[in-house]
Amino acid sequence: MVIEEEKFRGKIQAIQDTMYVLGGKWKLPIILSIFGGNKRFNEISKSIPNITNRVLSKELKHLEENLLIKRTVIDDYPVRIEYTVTAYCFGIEKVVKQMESWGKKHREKLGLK
Amino acid sequence: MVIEEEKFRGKIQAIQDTMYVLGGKWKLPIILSIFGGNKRFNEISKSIPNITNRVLSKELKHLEENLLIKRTVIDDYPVRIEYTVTAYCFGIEKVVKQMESWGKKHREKLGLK
DNA sequence: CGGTATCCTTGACGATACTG
DNA sequence: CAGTATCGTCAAGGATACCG
Repeated sequence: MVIEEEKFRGKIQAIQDTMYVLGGKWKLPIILSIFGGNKRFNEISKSIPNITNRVLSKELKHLEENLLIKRTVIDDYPVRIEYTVTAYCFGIEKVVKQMESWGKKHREKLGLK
Repeated sequence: MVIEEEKFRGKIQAIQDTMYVLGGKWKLPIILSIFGGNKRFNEISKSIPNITNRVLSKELKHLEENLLIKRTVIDDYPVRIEYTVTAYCFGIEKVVKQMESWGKKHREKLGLK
């Protein structure tokens, strides 16, 4: 059926969009870190095991471009930079919860075998 | 706090596990296609825009190794191969729904600007 | 029909050093 | 402190052709 096919194509596109914005190894961990209260570059960096500055820097830019986080320059002495999650970012909460939940189950499953 | 940190590390690990199994451009679309009733290699291939045989072949193997789909050889004339989702695969339903839902919202958001 | 083989490009990710 | 520069590796993904 044509209508069914269109629906299916829509689903695929939606999921591929999500994967583009949130996919990869680091984007969600970074968001979680900022969400958890880390604001400064080095704070975030230290909170996430094994991430390098280079990768963190690139991912922060990607997330900023996609409106999930905000970068603020605070004109103090010395100047500070703060990263915060945007209101829009709260929308991903459910996605994250489901992914976390499934990931845990999957690890258990593999562990039991 | 140490306990808080451990929780956070656990979350990160769970999400990275999920990303490893379901991440990338094609794995979820392929599962959706099989879930939607496509069983044969070429059926699946045609149902997903722009996927190549090579990529489909690799992804099917990855999904089979991770117990999400099952490959069955049907000893008919000629021999047929059928792919089906496993019971375990049903567990990802919620993840998929949330990703689909968020992806649609995100596309709208970008479209409206 | 259900893939492989071959070749290629791109991007993700990493290590290390350095800088205003 | 908040990155950038440089260099390198590996995997994802793509194009095209071919095969039993």
